[in-house]
Amino acid sequence: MTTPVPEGYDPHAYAPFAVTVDLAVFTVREARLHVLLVERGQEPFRGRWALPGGFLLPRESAGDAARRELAEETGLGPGTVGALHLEQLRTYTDPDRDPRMRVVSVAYAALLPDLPEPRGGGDAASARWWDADAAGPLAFDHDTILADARDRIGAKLEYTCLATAFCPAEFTLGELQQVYETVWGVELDRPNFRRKVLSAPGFVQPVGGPPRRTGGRGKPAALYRAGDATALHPPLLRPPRTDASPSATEGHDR
Amino acid sequence: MTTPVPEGYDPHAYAPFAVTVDLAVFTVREARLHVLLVERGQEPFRGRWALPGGFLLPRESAGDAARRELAEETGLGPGTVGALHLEQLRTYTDPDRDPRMRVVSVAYAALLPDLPEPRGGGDAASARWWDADAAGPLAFDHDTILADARDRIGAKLEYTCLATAFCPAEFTLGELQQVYETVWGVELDRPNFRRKVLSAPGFVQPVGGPPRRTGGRGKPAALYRAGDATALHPPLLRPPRTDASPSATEGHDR
DNA sequence: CCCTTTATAGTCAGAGTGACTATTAAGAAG
DNA sequence: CTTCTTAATAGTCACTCTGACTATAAAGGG
Repeated sequence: MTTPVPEGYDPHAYAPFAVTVDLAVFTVREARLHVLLVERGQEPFRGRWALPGGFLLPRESAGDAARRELAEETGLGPGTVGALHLEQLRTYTDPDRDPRMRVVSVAYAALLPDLPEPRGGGDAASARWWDADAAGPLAFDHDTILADARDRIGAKLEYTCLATAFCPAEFTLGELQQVYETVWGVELDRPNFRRKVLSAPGFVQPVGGPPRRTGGRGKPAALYRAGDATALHPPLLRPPRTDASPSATEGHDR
Repeated sequence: MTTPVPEGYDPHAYAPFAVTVDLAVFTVREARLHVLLVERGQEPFRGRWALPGGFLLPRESAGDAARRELAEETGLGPGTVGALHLEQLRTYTDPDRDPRMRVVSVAYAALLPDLPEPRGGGDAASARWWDADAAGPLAFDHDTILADARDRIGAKLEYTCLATAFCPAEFTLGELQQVYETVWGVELDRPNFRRKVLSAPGFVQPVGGPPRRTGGRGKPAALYRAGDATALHPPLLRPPRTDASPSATEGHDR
């Protein structure tokens, strides 16, 4: 709180709240959106998959806790984790969301380039990537959190430069377009996508000289790296849905 | 948390976290953005102004707590409060944000039409509207919360129908335009604003028949009420800042 | 050497927008 | 009862952006 402090407030007089972070960690693999999940080793929801997460330490902010959990779960070094995009999504406070006790959870979303399999370094013995569409019913309210996270990521691609967070340091415009197509579940016109990305100031910058990537067949593509802008002007709007597609429902954050 | 549950976890073994809500309640009065503040009656920050807020009850969600606090602070009936726009902003978790103890606070933003002076019904003896630009240094980290809330509101006006939440049930397009101009701190061209609002499906609907409002001088304006849409297609984008204006800094929410 | 594949360049019509001008309908001033 | 002022509403026009295309370039595979 902050404002009306009960006289002689004693922290232990109230039933304590536990505070945790939950992470929706995304990557794009093989043209599919994937999310990092851990298998629960104990009740409740033993054997079910869940978003990685954990308790806040006594003198730790939620952002720090999220970064720490992410490092434990992915096995990435703190340097790598410090650099990646981590965004606070929303806080979940339903009194019954955890059957054991009162837990409020601050949810974060993180975006990674395609990485080798995670090594469950911490408490979670088994952590692995799941196709986000195939992620079965998760523990707790994590299905809701995951759906909210997907909505938010999709919306943010429109008006921020976030998409480059899914790409390695150097990438082609085709790879960047793949990110948009995968997250939005639509196909985009290649020349138009290219025109928009290149005309948005600070979105991408060409890699020096004439280096190119030759993946397989086809003309080699020029390489780019992320620019210094964070916002996208003008925004890159999703094509309006023509019908009820199987993708995420339209959603604003409440 | 949710996932790695410490074996034999005892809630009381951890230093308990207090969980509160803080509310940034906005209205537009006399072409200025106003925010509802309460004066603190005790330490810390005694005599400073702060955002209204309070502790979550043991079996209450943050959204319910926000609605309850808002009803207490504004003196509005639960029916009115139940209908208004309340949006979760972000959660503040810095370990030192409250000098007394560990408090995490879930911040909400609420938008109201211009109302009579609030009656400090609850713990807060004195609650009143402040010009949002003149709101001095607030208690705790509430300056940060207020700034974040203004950023979010301004951004949401672009791509949602939120602006009608600042207006009474029936309003003129001039009043709606005033909301945009006040929140964004810019002037908009009247015919162009009108064209955009009327062409956005579901944003506003004309009030039946030929009723009109005659405020003072000038041709009476037609009345509208909020439509059923929540999203704005196409968005109503802020004009790009030409220079460093005195208004809020450009900002996305992280 | 031709075919397929992918990247890149360019074209064109329509929608949307910003900057204007014009007209209408009220109250206020004389 | 004019005339002025104010505000709402209608309409115009050039410019930009966008979606839908077509065309060309540069690689690998048969």
